[in-house]
Amino acid sequence: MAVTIKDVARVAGVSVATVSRTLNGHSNVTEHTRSLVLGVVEQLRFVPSSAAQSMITRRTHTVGALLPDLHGEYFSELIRGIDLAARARGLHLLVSSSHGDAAEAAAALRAMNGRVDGLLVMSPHVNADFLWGNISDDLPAVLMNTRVAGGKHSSFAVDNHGGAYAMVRHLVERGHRDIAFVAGPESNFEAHERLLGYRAALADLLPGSSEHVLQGDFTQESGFRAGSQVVALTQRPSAVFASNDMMAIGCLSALNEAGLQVPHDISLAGFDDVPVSRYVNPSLTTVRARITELGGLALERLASTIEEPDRITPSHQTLRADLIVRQSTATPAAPRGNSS
Amino acid sequence: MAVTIKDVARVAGVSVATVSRTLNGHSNVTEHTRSLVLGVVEQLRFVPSSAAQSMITRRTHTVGALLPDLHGEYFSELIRGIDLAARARGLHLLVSSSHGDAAEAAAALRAMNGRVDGLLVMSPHVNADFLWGNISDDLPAVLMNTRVAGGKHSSFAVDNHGGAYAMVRHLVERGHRDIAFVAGPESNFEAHERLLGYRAALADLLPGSSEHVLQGDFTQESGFRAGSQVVALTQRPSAVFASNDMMAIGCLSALNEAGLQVPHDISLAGFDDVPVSRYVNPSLTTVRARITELGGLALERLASTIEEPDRITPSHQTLRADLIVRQSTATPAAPRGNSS
DNA sequence: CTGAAAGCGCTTACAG
DNA sequence: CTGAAAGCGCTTACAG
Repeated sequence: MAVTIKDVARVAGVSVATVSRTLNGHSNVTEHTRSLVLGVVEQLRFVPSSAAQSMITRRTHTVGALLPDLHGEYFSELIRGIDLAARARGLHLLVSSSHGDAAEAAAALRAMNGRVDGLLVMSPHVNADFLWGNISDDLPAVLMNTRVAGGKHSSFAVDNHGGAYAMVRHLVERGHRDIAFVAGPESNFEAHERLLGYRAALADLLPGSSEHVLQGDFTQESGFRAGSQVVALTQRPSAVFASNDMMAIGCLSALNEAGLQVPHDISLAGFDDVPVSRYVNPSLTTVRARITELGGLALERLASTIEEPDRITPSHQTLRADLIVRQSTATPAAPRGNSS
Repeated sequence: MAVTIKDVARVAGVSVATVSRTLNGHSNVTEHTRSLVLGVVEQLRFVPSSAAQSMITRRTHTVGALLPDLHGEYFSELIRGIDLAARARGLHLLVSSSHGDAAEAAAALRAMNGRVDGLLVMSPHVNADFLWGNISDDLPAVLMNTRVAGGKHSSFAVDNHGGAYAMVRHLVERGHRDIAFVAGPESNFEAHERLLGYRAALADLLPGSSEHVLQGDFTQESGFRAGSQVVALTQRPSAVFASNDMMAIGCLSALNEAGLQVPHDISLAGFDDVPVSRYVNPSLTTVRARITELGGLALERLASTIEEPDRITPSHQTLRADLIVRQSTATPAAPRGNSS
């Protein structure tokens, strides 16, 4: 059986209150008593029951992270950012992911209730209103890249619209006039914002042009398929803007297989700036989504909210999304309208 | 204030025992009482305190995963495998990572004590003996890719030695006689096994040849540096075997920048088969480390051990590591000993 | 089938 | 500075 505070008290010949005070660093304990107790704690290898502690203090020192998915470097970078910040704050991290639909996400959310002091929620489902009904009112929460309905919770987002706009401007400045866009999942808020950024830039910078959207779902496979479609076109665009890096990498693979040289034959761009994008060949022009930073900031904010629920008023911050120009985009070599 | 079981009992006009029985699905509750209680639970939005529950049942329905790092797709795939299996079993997942040294890992381990019903530990530090002193004796644990000292805990590992051996054989069969190896961190058990596999294959298949080891640390950057070193050699090897995919991808980038065509000018191979390795250009010949499967199997095993601590005897399973031949390896074009 | 009561392992006023 | 005792929110024998 596990050793409890009573065992320590008995062996040390003091009361459980004194053991508790010693362990919690209360000042009113004699140095003598202190070292006596600590010795017994050591000897008995006593570890306080965190369940008992959190029951009474109403603190679990744990935060939950509700994520939509776990595929790819995007999420490992996000978790890494959260984990780093959590460790610095002495918080544990409970992750929950891979929720097929809203009902599953809601269930996961409720299951977190009571196990965590606060919640980090990334739910890019366009319609994430179900969240509100499933987060208990007094549980601190911070939203990431989630469509916010105003709301009492702080939120962080990446400037998806601005980033996509900047990428299109970059391509137009390079001389591209026919820019295809590989969209993310239709029900995904971030994907939608990026699409809108593309459209807005097209309208502003290439008035009269028509959009060219290929449907993807943020996976490499869907990027590969989009690339195959591009290859098959008679009126091939001079540039492809995939709305995340994984799709760009899948697309690159399809273009290469078809014998197209990027960026000589066709330019290619992504979004997110996952670490690997710097190392593909050619290195990928993309938009930096500051993933790790996003996770870290959200955690910091959550920690502050947990510590001072009343002092903190909800804030809504949008992180800049910078253009990162690498080798995969260039001036188009051939006049547009080339057929294969 | 949060609503407790007492509130439910009071409103429903029954005892807390009855509420508890209803909620825990005990059969000895009238259908009438049951629906009455459930109605009040619904109405009051009662969620039982998991702290109180786990204090009394000694079950947290949470498992902890202690990981060495979180960089790259390797870890997102691993977490994904664990998360999927955990969800299927109704278990929560507490992750802890980024431990600089043994002391930090030990502290993390102790902090998990009491918060989890069991532990998944991946600690490829060659010297992971500190683990034993910090896992409480009666806490179920399963080790992944950790040097096992026999041990009372079940373990899963990937056949790093065999996989590396198979890769060298593949390269030798393709006609390579000078195969450089990019090693992982020296203190990493897996990295060490892969190195030994390379050496063993060299000794068996290219007797008399000398090894050619470049030091890396499993990061893309270190792979890039190794690639740069290879480029600078006058006696360039005809093939480079990077001991993980991230280093291979970094290496590929360096080779490309130097104007070398893979596999025409030099063959390149990796290890792990992270998803992106299929999509780089050329696609990467590698060894499949079954990462997601590893995580899932380990979780399953842990869950079984938690449920039936006595029925389960420790098992030690090694997963096959299959060679995956893609485009990055080919027959050397030029005779060996070419200088640039 | 249901309730009163003990107890899980802690923390924290309240006394002294 | 230290201890006795109440109480956190549950579950589970034990009675009835």
